[in-house]
Amino acid sequence: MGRRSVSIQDIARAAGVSHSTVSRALHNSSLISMDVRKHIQQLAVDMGYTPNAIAQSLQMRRTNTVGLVVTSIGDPFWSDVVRGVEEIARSHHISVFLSSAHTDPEQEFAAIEQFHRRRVDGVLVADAHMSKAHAERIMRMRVPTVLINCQVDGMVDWSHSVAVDDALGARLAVEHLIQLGHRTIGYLGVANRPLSNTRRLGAYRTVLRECGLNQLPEWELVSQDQLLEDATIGEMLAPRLLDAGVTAIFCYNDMIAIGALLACNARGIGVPSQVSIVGFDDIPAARFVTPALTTIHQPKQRLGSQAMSILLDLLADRVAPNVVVTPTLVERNSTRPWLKE
Amino acid sequence: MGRRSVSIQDIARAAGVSHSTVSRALHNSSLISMDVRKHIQQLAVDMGYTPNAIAQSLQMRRTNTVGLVVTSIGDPFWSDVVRGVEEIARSHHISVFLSSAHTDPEQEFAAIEQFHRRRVDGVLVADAHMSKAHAERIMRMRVPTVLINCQVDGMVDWSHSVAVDDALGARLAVEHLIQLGHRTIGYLGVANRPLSNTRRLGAYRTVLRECGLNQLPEWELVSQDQLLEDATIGEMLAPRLLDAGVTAIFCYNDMIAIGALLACNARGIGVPSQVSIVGFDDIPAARFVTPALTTIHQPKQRLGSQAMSILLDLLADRVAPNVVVTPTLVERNSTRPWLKE
DNA sequence: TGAATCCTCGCAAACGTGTGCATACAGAAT
DNA sequence: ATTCTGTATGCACACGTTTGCGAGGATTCA
Repeated sequence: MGRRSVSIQDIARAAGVSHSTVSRALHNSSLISMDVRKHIQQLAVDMGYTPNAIAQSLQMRRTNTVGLVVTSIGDPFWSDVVRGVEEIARSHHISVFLSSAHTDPEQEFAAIEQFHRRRVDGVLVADAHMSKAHAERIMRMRVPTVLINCQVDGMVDWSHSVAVDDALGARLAVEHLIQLGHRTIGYLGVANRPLSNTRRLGAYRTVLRECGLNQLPEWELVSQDQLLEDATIGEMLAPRLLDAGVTAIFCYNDMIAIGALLACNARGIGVPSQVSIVGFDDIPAARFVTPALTTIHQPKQRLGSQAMSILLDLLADRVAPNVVVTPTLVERNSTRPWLKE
Repeated sequence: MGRRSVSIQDIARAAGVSHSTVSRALHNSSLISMDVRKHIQQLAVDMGYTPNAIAQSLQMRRTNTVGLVVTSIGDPFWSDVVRGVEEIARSHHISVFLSSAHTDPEQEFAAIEQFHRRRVDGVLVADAHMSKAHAERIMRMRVPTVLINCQVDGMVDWSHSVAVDDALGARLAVEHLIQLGHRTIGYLGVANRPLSNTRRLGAYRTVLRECGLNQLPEWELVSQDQLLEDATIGEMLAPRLLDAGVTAIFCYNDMIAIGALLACNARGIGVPSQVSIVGFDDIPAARFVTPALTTIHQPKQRLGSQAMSILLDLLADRVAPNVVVTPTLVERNSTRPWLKE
């Protein structure tokens, strides 16, 4: 029986007019007399009419949807970004498709391709890992794209993007430690976020050099593992850094820092009394661990809303300059002045 | 210039056949000779053809999309559920729309309505707060719906659902505390998750009664606040419970428990030496706080994948019994035997 | 050779909507 | 009475697919 939902045709029949008239009446077109307009609009609600966005999309060649591909939902960092995207999108009556790619370039591309089949008006890619070849094919789709904290170099040329200033963030972290009196500072990073890791590590080295501090290869640890969770990486690698004699550790992100913290707690190494730790991202958990984590704050939700705003500009044929957002230092309890012995 | 992407019409022209033939060839229909089939398929990839899912949806009266409305992305609990949903959906080539409702029934309904306009094949609602009237209107849409950890009573009648066994979870928590020797146990809850809070509180009372333990009104604290974050609620209310003389607190969820933990730490009250705390949910942060939180584990991702599976059954006209998943106790370091003084 | 059968393929309708253009009718102006 | 200017509405096409049905040609069979 009547599974089919009511269409403007049905309303047209009921009102004794053509479907064009109904379409115009529902859009409040001045071409239709006020009486007929009111009558049809009333009829529409009475009959429980819901416009078919699929048919509209086909006709208008515009779906009012965007696709958002993210490495992992579940990751507290990205879920905040998603929130920012969704909020702006919703306020503009555009719906968002969500897909996750697990840092796998293939899955990432497959997701984007799927979005393209659905004729999304634009796509947002978080933490993009795509290859040059994939980027090429995506460009050929001619679908407006904006990258959030992209992980591959040389992408800014062909695509729009918003990203945090990794170098500045790392600088804030390391300078903070130096000002506290630390002279032997280690870095704990990951290789599967190539670009940002390189930038943070680079800034770490730069600042140390600027301050004329000692640098040793064994103070820089970058996990090559692709599968381990960040916390586990931090937990496993922190001891090696401590053995190398550092008094402070700058971690690639908060989860690694938390892992390091756990390792210290387990070994009875006092944080911040014996070693200072600073993270990056300022995820919610950073406030709840003991000691609360000193970290570099990324405005995650703004990252998302900015990206969506840029996409909206693109869709409206407005110019949309790339944006880099500024991170800030958040001092909590995992860092402390280093007293020379 | 050629912004329009290539259609089967274009391929048809290039191949000198009708668009029907192209359509059939691309679907590997045996109605088309093998030669023509191969030729057209080759042509399709050469010309960079991407099927238009919008047009297909309109024709097939099926979009292969589902809508997922959740209270808050960002919430570590729900983001795990989203992950479960997305994973199953993706493996079945169906895309998911994501929207958040912030525990507001109106926004919740608006999101579902938006999904319906887009003619999603089904919707998933997490932590549903909808009113009876809204439920009525949703039912009238005739769109398959499955609820995840629904928060309003009497919904199971008209809708499918998957939920954790709140009563069992609470029982596990309270019995655990009792077995440790605690005799004065408090409950810390929230009113804006009506159903699950009621059930957990109810089970708490039941278990205490079964064990013949003392119950005092001031040992039950349920925050009526609608805006505060859970952690803040825990932080603010825990002291009142301590003042009331409890030696253990069962919290509605982990974030509240973490808040309580923070309050204790701030006041120099030892956990678990002076007071035991147990949470609910087993969010990632529960492992990282000190002391690591004893809690009730909810299989969050499974909650999502189960819900999506049920929805798939519904879409295939298969019978789909509601499922209630079983929570388990995870013992960590925030609980300890109570030694009578 | 004629008819029956099979294999390929095109025609046209349908899904639900938006919109340019023609048309019908009203009243006003000539 | 005729022409003109609006105003209100319908016709028809378009968007890109899928699919029932019919038609044409080749093949087979009697």
